[in-house]
Amino acid sequence: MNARILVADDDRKLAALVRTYLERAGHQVVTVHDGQAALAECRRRQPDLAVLDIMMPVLDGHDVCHVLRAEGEVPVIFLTARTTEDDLVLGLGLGADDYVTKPFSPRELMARVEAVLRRTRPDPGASVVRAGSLVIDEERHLVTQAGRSVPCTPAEFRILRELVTHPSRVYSRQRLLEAAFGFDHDALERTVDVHVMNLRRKLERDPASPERLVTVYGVGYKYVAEEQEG
Amino acid sequence: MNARILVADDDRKLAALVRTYLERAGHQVVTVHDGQAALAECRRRQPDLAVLDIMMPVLDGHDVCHVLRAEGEVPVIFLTARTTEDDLVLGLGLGADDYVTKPFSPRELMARVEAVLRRTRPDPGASVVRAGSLVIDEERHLVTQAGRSVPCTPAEFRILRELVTHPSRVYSRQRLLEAAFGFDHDALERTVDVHVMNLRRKLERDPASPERLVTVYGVGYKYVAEEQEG
DNA sequence: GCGGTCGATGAAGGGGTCGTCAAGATCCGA
DNA sequence: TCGGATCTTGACGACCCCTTCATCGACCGC
Repeated sequence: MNARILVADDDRKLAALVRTYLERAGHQVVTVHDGQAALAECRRRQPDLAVLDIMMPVLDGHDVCHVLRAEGEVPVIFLTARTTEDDLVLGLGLGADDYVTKPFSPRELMARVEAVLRRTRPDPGASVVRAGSLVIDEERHLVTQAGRSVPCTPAEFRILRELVTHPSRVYSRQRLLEAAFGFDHDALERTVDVHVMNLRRKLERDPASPERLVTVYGVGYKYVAEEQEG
Repeated sequence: MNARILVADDDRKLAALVRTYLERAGHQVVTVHDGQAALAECRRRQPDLAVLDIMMPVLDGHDVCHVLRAEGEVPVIFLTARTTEDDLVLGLGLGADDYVTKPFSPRELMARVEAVLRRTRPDPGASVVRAGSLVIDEERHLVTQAGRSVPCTPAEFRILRELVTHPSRVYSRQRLLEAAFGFDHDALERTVDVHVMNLRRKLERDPASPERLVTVYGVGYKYVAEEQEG
């Protein structure tokens, strides 16, 4: 949250648009329009994330990313108009943390930005979510309850993280699917039921009458922390 | 939740379908069938979201979005039959918040609508409705009265939310059905009676002589808050 | 007061939602 | 490539809720 982000794209209109969305999400944004300026800005301000167009004048996104990787730890998301697999692999080979192909929806870009920020957060303590005796360590992908380690599959972890991050908030199955697997993922809502059931077996004292992972009939699920039984 | 949404599509059948789904989700929908009407409607009512077809007579979706962006803050989702890159980039360049390509699944459209509404909601706490000691928390899907939690079924929750949102306003049974469940929902008006009765049992001190959920003979029901006994 | 209309209430049915299990599909590492 | 873990789906039953119906009482105009 509230990260410093560099946006580099020679399409000034697009850069301004991306800036708008990122700022709306509470981030501080600097925009530049060529690779050289991007590199200079990164060296000066060390942003939390750089969103780089691949095709830019002076220095292209690949080059910038290459130098950044050699010099430090700035996470990178590529914007690319190309869709061939070669380009994508090349982008990731240079150490980009993610890429978004144009045309993209603001929603998709924002989701990937937040995901990368979560993954690369400098302060390890910031990536730990607590709710009562339940602790979720995003970085280590670890769940512990009352000191006891709880093994979770990737899908279970994502669903649980979303629920625990906002205790008592009711999530529809659709929204849980989105939060856990992204927007383009199409699975039946029934899948969520199964994951929740498996989580209950690992977390609940009596899985048959859940106290933490609670069903809200006709709406969805919520996580209830020990303190606030709401 | 419960947002005012404008749907503009010259395909009246499709517009009606979209309207149905949005209303079922609890939103208030206005449909128009050309760009000029869409623009006029936005200026008059300032909806929380505009769902615009790109290809429309008089004024197309691009034009409408362009003007809206220049004038204010109405979020826009495009419906587009086109899939070429140019059109999509153009859509984003004009500041659409998202786009959905036809043919689309209702589920996909709804997911994107909810996501945009979440992102653009001005006040995060706006999901709480108060009337006297009664509090309806949309996000937690929770009703509390004088601090005491009141368990509600989905139908009861929707009806109560509608009534409490507009204290002292009298709703006909038909209007309540529409507001709570959407236009396509066909249930006899007597159904409302039963829901109101069940609500009274949970909310009223003496359900036989209601003080909050009041019957207006020959018209319908209204919610009366403590302060304004009207 | 009287009749007709409207609303309150209880009970029954049918439909929808959820929990659970197991089998098939898919992913991933060895 | 193979094998195991994981994800997804479909089926089934249990349970809750919505809706409807029938009946009785309340209200209103006359």
